[in-house]
Amino acid sequence: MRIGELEQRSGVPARMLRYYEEQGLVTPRRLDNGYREYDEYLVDRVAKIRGLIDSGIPTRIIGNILPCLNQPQTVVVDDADPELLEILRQERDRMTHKIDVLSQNRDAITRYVQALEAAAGSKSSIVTERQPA
DNA sequence: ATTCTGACA
DNA sequence: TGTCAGTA
Repeated sequence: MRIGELEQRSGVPARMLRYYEEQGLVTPRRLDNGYREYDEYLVDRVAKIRGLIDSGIPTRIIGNILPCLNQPQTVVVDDADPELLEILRQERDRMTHKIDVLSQNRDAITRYVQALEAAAGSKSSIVTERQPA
């Protein structure tokens, strides 16, 4: 897909998608006309990159984390910058907490939706569909 | 119409 | 990051 479609699907502005490429975070192929061609797997990758950036992690560091995104990957590092290590530990813990809260909220919503469905089901089976104007 | 690079705020 | 220019 070209940059426009990825922009819509990922919600990430084309401007930023080009920027990520400059930072070496994504390397789309090029069409004959010079247009960028993004593979399907990059949709997921961009989402992860966005999440990391939203967490305040500099793109430069994200580049080092990307290889860890592929599960059973053996990552070798020689430099162990204590400052960076602490920042990442902190961010990891924030994520863990955030996930806990989200899980609870999701379950609460699930139960509420079930209650709504049960109520709607016992009274009638009217389903309202709405399409954009 | 859509994308590209470079550049400025 | 947004946006404008001048192209392909």
